[in-house]
Order: sequence, then structure tokens, then C-alpha cells
Amino acid sequence: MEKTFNPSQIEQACYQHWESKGMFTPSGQGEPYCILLPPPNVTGSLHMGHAFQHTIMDALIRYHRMKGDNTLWQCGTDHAGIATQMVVERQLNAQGQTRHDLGREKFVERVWEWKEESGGNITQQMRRLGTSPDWDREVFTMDDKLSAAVQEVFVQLYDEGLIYRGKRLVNWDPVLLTAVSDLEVVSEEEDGSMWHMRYPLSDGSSSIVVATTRPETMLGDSAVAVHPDDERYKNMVGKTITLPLTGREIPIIADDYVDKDFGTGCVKITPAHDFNDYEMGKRHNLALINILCDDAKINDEAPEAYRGLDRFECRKRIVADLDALGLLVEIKPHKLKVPRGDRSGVVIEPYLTNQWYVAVESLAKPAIEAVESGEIRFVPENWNKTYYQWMHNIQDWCISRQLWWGHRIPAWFDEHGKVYVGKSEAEVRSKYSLSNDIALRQDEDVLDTWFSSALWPFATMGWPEKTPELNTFVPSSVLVTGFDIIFFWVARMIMMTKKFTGQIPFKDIYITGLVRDENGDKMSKSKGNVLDPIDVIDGIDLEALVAKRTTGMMQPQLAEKITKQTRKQFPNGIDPYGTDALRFTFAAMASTSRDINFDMSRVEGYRNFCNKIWNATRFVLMNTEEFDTGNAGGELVLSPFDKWIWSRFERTVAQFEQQLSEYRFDLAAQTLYEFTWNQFCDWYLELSKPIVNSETASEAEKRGTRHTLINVLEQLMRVLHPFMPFITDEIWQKIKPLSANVTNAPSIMVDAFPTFTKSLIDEQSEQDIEWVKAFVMGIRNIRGEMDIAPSKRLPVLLHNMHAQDVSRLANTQSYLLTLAKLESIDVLDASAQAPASATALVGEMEILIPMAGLIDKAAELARLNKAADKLEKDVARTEGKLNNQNFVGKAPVEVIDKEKAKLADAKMQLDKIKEQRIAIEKM
RNA sequence: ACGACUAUAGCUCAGUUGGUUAGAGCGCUACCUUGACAUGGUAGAGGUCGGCAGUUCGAGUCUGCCUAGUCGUACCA
Repeated sequence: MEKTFNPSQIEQACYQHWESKGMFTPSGQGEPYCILLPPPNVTGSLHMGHAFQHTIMDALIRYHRMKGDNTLWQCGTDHAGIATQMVVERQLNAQGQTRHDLGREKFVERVWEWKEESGGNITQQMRRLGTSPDWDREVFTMDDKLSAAVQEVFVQLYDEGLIYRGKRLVNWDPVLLTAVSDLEVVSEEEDGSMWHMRYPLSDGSSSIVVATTRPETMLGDSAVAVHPDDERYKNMVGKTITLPLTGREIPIIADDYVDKDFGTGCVKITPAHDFNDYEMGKRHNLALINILCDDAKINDEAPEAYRGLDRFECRKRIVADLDALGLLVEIKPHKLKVPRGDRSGVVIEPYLTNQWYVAVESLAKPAIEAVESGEIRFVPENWNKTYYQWMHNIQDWCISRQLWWGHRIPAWFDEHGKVYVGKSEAEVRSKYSLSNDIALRQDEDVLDTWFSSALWPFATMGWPEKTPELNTFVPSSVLVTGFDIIFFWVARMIMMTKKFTGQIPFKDIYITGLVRDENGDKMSKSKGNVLDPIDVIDGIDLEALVAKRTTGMMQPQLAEKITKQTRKQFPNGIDPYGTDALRFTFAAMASTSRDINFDMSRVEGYRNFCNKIWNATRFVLMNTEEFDTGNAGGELVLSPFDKWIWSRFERTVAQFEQQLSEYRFDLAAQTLYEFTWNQFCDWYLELSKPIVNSETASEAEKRGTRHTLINVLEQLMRVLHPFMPFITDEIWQKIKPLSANVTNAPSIMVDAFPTFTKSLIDEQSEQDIEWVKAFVMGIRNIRGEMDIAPSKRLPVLLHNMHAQDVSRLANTQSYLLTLAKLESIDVLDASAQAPASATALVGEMEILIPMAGLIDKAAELARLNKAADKLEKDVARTEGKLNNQNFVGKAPVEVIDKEKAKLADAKMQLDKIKEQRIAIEKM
């Protein structure tokens, strides 16, 4: 084995071995365990968020697979309607074409080509991450089977009256020329203005001033509203005003929606261009006057002067024209929330169109109950409040999109515009008894991408057919996803799965945080702080990284700043850290629902951890490869150290499993790290050296230790495997032949997870080894503090020993000499006078290192004073507690006993230190 | 406006139902190339747990208020 672990040498071959041998396929035996992969955009690439979530999912999958569960990770990709269509349109634009030049059919062909070309990208990247989904079951949301499920669902919902078509206001993206759902609109506060405009009463008696942030919509006003109790305007209600620039006469109405204290207390009402006005228009039977074309230019409803103008151009003209007429009262700066499309970034218009909707109320009810009853559990739990809040106020879902890429809506119109819904034209004709001479044309629109993803839990299992998978893997075990898609996806899956299978889609929902950069900023192209997980795995040189971050930018002017910042942060580029280090980093940072501030120094730390494991293996191999490890038989005598490490290992397994079951990946990772580094490597490997190298130990003893070395390591690899799949398999392949593991598993990933063995817990050995550790650490402390060269062998005297100290010493004396680098250990008679010494305490036993020629008087006094100060504080605090009658009277006995014991121990130590201090001062 | 979350060492974070001296990693200081590993070893420094009040024998942990920050939802034209 090489001296340093080199991940790039092993990872890809290892993965091919797993995949080619079909190890990702469910075993078909044991308890079902299933995770649904949130399908990533088929033409997308893997980002840090994916890498994080996939690590979590893969760790769970690998763990359950090793536990013997019938484990399925269902994977696939999403067609991502708008996003993918936009990419292809941009490609066309670059060639000076639009999708209309190609026509629908050719354009969709083009998107399929793009999908074929780039569709394998993200799944290849997932393989680099070591993920182990069942690739044979990979599904694309526009596969025939999924499409069939989509149609089936649509038709059923329509037939039940839960899907309907309606003309109403929708969020309209005037650049993409499609409707979008409420969730696809993001409103950010922006600087704007509030224009106060005067509308004259038709009878000339007076005028009324309205305030608006969108003056251009006045062309579509159909009323002015005031509050019914507003004394200022009470006498005007019922009168009309003459709308400037149009000359239309419109009523003044009263409605308690109006806030008397906001603006002027008068609101212009434009039912065709504002959601609130639309509702008020319905209440008061107002005209809907649409003044916009679909690209947000002014249409022919408006006076000729404004027709064809862009909405913002029109705004300027209206303001100027009103000003010229003396009707512009004032313009105030005003902050307002501007709704923008999450994809296009342009201002969304409320726009009157025909769209398809899902009536969600009846679907929402069982979906709410599923969480209320505890059948579905959010982890952490507080997300259920977010869920409830949204579900209780849920609005009908606009599912039609005026795009070409997606599932075409299975509805046909006859020449009169009558609609027929069915899975195909043929089915529609027979279902509605339409003869062939009646012309039908299919609806042009496609469905919202999330409509098909909502069916993911059952459509991927073969629904509507009655497949065995439906019975086995619905509900799935846990959904791992981000809070950002609770509404988009999670809620809708619950509704649809409940509706069509009667089952919940998953039992637990583990909500992850976001992966941010090391400063807590969101990773984004425009900030230039994006990290590619593959670059962390393989490494990347500085120039390539800079190039990656600065090409294809929306705002090229930022390139310079990003270049500088990148050169500063990564002067030498990024080192190749390997997949296992990256995965372990994600696991270790995954504390409950907290965002991750991704820090490269953590990855480096876990890369070092991999190297530590690698070198521990080298050590173990060095001591077992050419030797008898007792696997073929032969007497094994286990040392206290061997028993101790087995005991600690069993506790580690138990703790790890407990933490994993609570989705505490951070604690689970910490448990493994602590055991591996601080117990196994720091202590056990060191403790084993005196035995395996001993000239006096028996062959049975040596065999016992070699046996423990190889088998603890072998089992440790299995425990580490869910987090670190590559290095563990690589090592396991090397060490398994030397171990007691007799399975024929071709890989550690399909071998068994170690089972907690209670009989190996050995309290006695644990306490004995703690004594050894305290002994060694006491001496090391003196050595460190007194600046004694580590190579200097020290003579040691022991004083005030109890029977247990004597027996422990007898069992471990030869090892202590090696571990603490001692020249000799001598026991001092109780009556004997100790020479001036530096002292360490192990319980009540004193370890004395005679100072002669070694130790500086002042330094030792300083050390003793430091220890005494600390103990004095402890004693004072504890005495204070025990003298407090309230404490003694009310605290539980165990707590009081603990305090008493603590006090006695501190006092004893303090006395000994004081004695030492006196002895030293006398020198 | 409502809701959720966060505030603990220089940095990033743990800290379970309140109960020993509040922990880890990274960074820092000193020493050490000892036959697994310098991507290492040993020892060490560093915290009035955001603030104020309360409950309690006892509060990092529970309650209230305040401050700072993050996010979500709904918004007044």
C-alpha cells in the first residue's frame, strides 16, 4: 500500500465493480426500505445541494442495504419544462432563430436531442459521488409510462370535476408568454413611486384623488372605490367620474376592502389587471377591461395614442399626459413588492386568460390529516407548521403552461370550442360518442412540470398498473429534500399519492438546509462563489477554476471582481480531496435543518481522516499479513487492551445506529471519527505495539492482539462504509482474507452491517484502560509542561497505591514503560520518604517523577499552583452547594451524592498538591 | 403583519428529558521527523453560552421581554 491515500486511483474502478455486478438492485428480501430521489433537471448538472442530499440518501440506502433490508433507491430525472425549453430557445437565439421558426414539432424534437446530448451528465456526476440508486429503474418524467400515468390522473381528476378550465386572472409572464403558478412568482421589495392622480367627477362638482403604483393601468379602470364609512367621500358614492385620457364614465363605489388611512383613501379599480381589484369587480359586477396584449404591450382597448406601447413606456406617457392636463397631484417615492417570474426575472402581469386548474381543497384535506395524525413526520418537526400554514390557505393550482416542452394536456376541442377530455383522441371519440367527421383539435398547452413530479411516488412504481413494487415500496421510507420545494413538490406528492393510491407517499420527510459558501452566502454564479462538487473531488487548478466561474455570465462586468476573489481564496486552486472526504464533510455538517456553510478546511480535515484510516490499515497489515491472526483456529488470549477496544467498538456501533435512526448524521459522523482516530488509532494501535513486538508475550497473546487488530478494522470498515464507500471497500478487499469474516460478498457494500454484540461490552476492561490512559497522560502532562525531551526515559515512583492500582500495574507494567517512555517504575513504601518530585494523580495514587537534574523548581511550583487554583475553585463551589439547605433539601439524592463525591475527590487532590508544594518549596 | 429559525472558543458547529469542571474540528502556541500516518504525534492557551428579568435547590438548556440576523407566507392601491 502507498504511504498516502490516493482516492483518484480507486474510486472509478470501484464504482464500476459495484454497478457492473448489479449491487444496487433491491435484494427482494427483508423489510422494504425505499427512498425516492427528487428527480433533478435532466439537462442540469450536479451542484453542492445535490451532493449534500445525495450523500445523506446514499448513506441511508447503504446502511439499510447492509442491514439486509429490501432496499430500493428509485432514481430518475425531470423534464423541467420551462427551464429546459429556455435553454434550447437560447441556443436557437444564438443561431438567430426562434422556436416559431422551427414550429412545434421540430422544436420539441430539438429539445429531445438536447436531452439525449446532455441528459447523462448529471447521472454520471452522481456516480462520481458514489451514489447507489437502482439505475435499472431510472425513469424520466416524459417516458411513455410516466406520460400514461399523467394522462390517467388528468382524466380521472377531470371526470371527477377536480380539474376544470376557467377564464380568470393568472400570473402571466410576458416574456415567456405563459401562465405560471403562484409559487413561480417571487416578490422582492423594490424602489418605485406612488403617483397621485386626480379624477374629475362627471357632474363637475368636484374631483377625487387616487393613488397608484401603476399609473398605466388607469386605462383599464372600471371604478373608484372608497371605504363606506369614510366621511370625506360618503356623499360621492354612487356618482361617477370621467376617466381622464379615455373619457369613460365609471362609478364611485363603497367597499370595506379600502383602507381609509392609506394613500388618499381612494382606490382606482382595474379588475382585469390586479388580483384584489378582480375580486372587487366580481362583488360589484364591474366591467373587466383588458388593456394588454400577451407581451404586455397596450392593446386596442386603449385610446389610439397608447396602442402598441410597452407597459413601462406607456406609464411614462400617461404620467406626462396627466401632468399636462394638471391632473397629476404628486409623485412620492414608494417601496413596493414587485412580482417577478422565478425563471425569466421579468415583472409578472395579472392577466386574463383561459387556463386549466386543479381544485385542491378536497385533495388538501387528507394531505393535512396525514401530517396531523403523525402518519407522515417532518424531521425536524417544526416544518409541519410551514406545511399547515400553506395547506390551510391553499389556492387552486394553475396547471397549464403555454409551452411546447412538457406533457400535452389530454383535452380536445370541437369547432364550437366544446372541450372533451380523454387519454387520446380515439378514446375521446368513443367516450363522448363523437363521429369521425367532427373535427377535433388538441389543446395546445402543456402541464406544469410539477404535475408529473407530483405523481413520482406511485408513477415510478408502475401505476396505474397493479405492480408488485406498488405494494412493496409505497409508502417509501423517507424523503430527503430541501424546504424550498415543500409546496412545489412535497405537498403535491402527498395530495396526489393519497388520492390515487390511498397511501401516504413517504413516512418521514427529512428537510435539509441549504449549502452556502464559507461566509454563509448563497452560492450563485453572479457572486462567483459556486463550487462544483466534482472539483472538490478531483481538484482543479486556479486558472481552470477562474475560467469556470467567469464564463457564460449574465453580468460580465462582475468577472474581474470574481477573478480577484477566487485567486485570493484559492491561490493554488483546489486540491483533489476525493469523494469520501467530501461525503464525510456533508454528513458531519448535517445538523438538523441548519444551513451548511461549506468550508474547505473541513474537507481537508476529513481528507486527513481518510489518510489516517489508510495508514492504520498499513499498520494492521504490517502486523498481520505474514502472521497468524488466529482465524484458522489456535488459542486466542485477549489482552485488557483487546477487550477494551472490542467493548468500545460495540458501543460505537450502537451509538451510530441510534444516531442514524434519528437522522443525526452529524453526531453519527462524529461518533465514527472519534472512535477511529481517538480510540482505535491513538490508543489501541499504540497499545498493541508492545504486545505484537514483545519478546516475552506468548504466541496466544500475540495471536489475540493480531486477531483484534484485523477484525476490529474489518468491522470498522463496514460501519464507516455508508459514509465513505470507496476507501472502505478498497481496504476491505485487502484485509478481508486475513479476517474472520467468512461471507462470500463481492463487496463490502453487500456484506452485513455489524450487529451490536452486548456480550463484548466489558466494563472492567474499560475502567482498567482508563487507568492506563490516566497514568500515561499524567506523565505526558509533566513532560510537556516541564519541557522534558520526549526521547528522555524517565524513572517513576508510585505512592499511595490501592489494591486495584497494584493489580493494574502488575497487568500492564511492561506496556506502561513503552507507552510513557519510562526508564523504570518503582513502588514506594507507604512509610518511605519521597524525593522531591513532580507529581501526577491517578485516583489517589501518586505518580512521582524525581526532579533531580530534570525539573525546574519554579516551573513545577507554577504547575502545581495552576492545578491548586482550579481545585480550590471547585471545592469552594461544591461546598457552597452542599452548605445550601435548599439544595440538600430538594435535590435528588443521586445529585447530592455526586456532589459529595466530587468534593471529597477535589479535596483529596488539593491536599496532595499542597503537600507536594510544601515539599518542593523546601528544596 | 403573521409564522419559523438562529445567536455557545478567533472560525464552523455539537451540547438529548434542567444536575460533575460547557465539548469537537479547524486555526493558534510550544515541543517532537519515535519503523502506520508531518494529510502525523505530544502538551497547552482560548468561552461572564446575544442582553434583561423570571421559574427553580440548580438554567447554555424552561418562560417572558428586548436586541441582532436569516428564511417563509400574506400584503395597501
